[in-house]
Amino acid sequence: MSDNSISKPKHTDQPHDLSAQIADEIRASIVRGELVADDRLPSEAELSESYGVSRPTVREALKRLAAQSLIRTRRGATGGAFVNRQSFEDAYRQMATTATLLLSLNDVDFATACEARFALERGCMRLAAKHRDEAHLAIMRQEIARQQQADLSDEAFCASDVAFHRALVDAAGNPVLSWQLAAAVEGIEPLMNMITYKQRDREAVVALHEAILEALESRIGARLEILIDYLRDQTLRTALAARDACQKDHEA
Amino acid sequence: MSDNSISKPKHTDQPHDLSAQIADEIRASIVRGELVADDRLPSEAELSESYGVSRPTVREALKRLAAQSLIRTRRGATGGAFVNRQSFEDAYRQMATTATLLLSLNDVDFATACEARFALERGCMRLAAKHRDEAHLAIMRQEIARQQQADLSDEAFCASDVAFHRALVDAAGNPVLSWQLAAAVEGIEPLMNMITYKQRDREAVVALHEAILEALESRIGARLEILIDYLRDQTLRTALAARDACQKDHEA
DNA sequence: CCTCATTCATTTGTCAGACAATTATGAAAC
DNA sequence: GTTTCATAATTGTCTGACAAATGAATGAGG
Repeated sequence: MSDNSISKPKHTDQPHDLSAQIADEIRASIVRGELVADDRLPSEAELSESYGVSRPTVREALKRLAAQSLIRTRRGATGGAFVNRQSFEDAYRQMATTATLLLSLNDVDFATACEARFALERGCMRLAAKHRDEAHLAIMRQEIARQQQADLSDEAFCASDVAFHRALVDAAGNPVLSWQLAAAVEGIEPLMNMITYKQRDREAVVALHEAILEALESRIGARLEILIDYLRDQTLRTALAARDACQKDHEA
Repeated sequence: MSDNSISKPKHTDQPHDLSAQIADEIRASIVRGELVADDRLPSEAELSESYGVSRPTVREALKRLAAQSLIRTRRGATGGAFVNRQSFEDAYRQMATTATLLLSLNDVDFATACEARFALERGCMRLAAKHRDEAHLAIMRQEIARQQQADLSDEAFCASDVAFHRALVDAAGNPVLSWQLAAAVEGIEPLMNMITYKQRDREAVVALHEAILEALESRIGARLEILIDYLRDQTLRTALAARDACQKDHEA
């Protein structure tokens, strides 16, 4: 990673493909609010005529938009392309795949991803303490119980860990936060799955989870922040140990 | 917003279009690592033959992948479709548009978006205090100076505000954080732009920016967190006031 | 008048074939 | 050796066509 900062989005107005141009125009219409959810776009034939291009070109443009789940299409008499209501599920899925690709295809190491994930989670703790609900506490209790089962596989342990933290973030009562955090956590799950937890590590994690649950119950945001820091350190230590063990395997 | 939590991603394996199926298969190959960055895909003719579909269908599939910036295409003898290195810029752009759409097309109010944005930013402050660099401080100083110009338009003030906060987050030295935060901040920029800042509000914001700069310079993470909270409250107050004024306009 | 099956028009999904535009490569001319 | 030009490969675009799906109009029968 040569540069940590995000460079300004490139503004190369290079003449894209026609299909890309058309997709951009329609996308802009949606963003500007000229086309709202469930609006029907003109038919492909009409679009091809109004843009002065062929139908395949229009179709490529529409497929681009469909790939971003901006529109959906339906066949038939009353069919056509309709503007999608941008659902959190879609956005979440998109972000998760993007995050996964970013972390797997790039030279982002586990420590960096982990640091980011816990930093973001830390930011939610005050809100979680404020808005937490009995439902969230129940989920977290349940997941802790699961994590205490000795015969749990590493994948199942990780999955339960994800569920626990999702509930923790959901407790903040802010869908935007849930969305971003869920995607971030999901994104590094493949990396987390590669960790083999020793029994002692699991016990440490569960103990922290219990402390987090208690602090959340008592609505002590400051303590939650500290506990998240502990958990981050614990996770990093475990990951480093796992990596060292893996390297030793390679040497042997 | 009926439900704050993100429901599990739907797993409907309904028989999509052919182009969607093909796109999914190629995408899976990329995610699995069978195709790595800068690998060249078979030509459209070869793909259409191997999948047993026509070239337009293959092209629609490729356009879908291009829309997610998973591939790029080049014409000519050595042209073709190449797997993109998933860059932070692309991911950032994608997230920004997704965030914008989510906030504009859905019933996420400004307060929720704002709360999320500042909560995430708050999570970065400890790291920023630790890793901050003279370069970041310089950018922030420069933006503060710009924000003090009385004849600045509201848009320009907002843009400078975004640049300031981007530098602040970049100071954490974690590209994943920069990526997520930049997208979040960018996503609510359209909403921020609708705010008309009174002179007094601007002065309050700039004063907080100065305090943030000072705390960052002194590497006092705890103080940064408090200041971010202040800034959040200030922003919310301004936004509410602006909304009330707007409503009063409507009534008149 | 109501109900149900049928037909029909509309629209997307897919295909085949063609030509234009672009780009590297290699051969030919100088 | 250098330049120029033809060539092949590949994506970009167009035309026209047919298949499949789907709601709406239509008409028969009750």
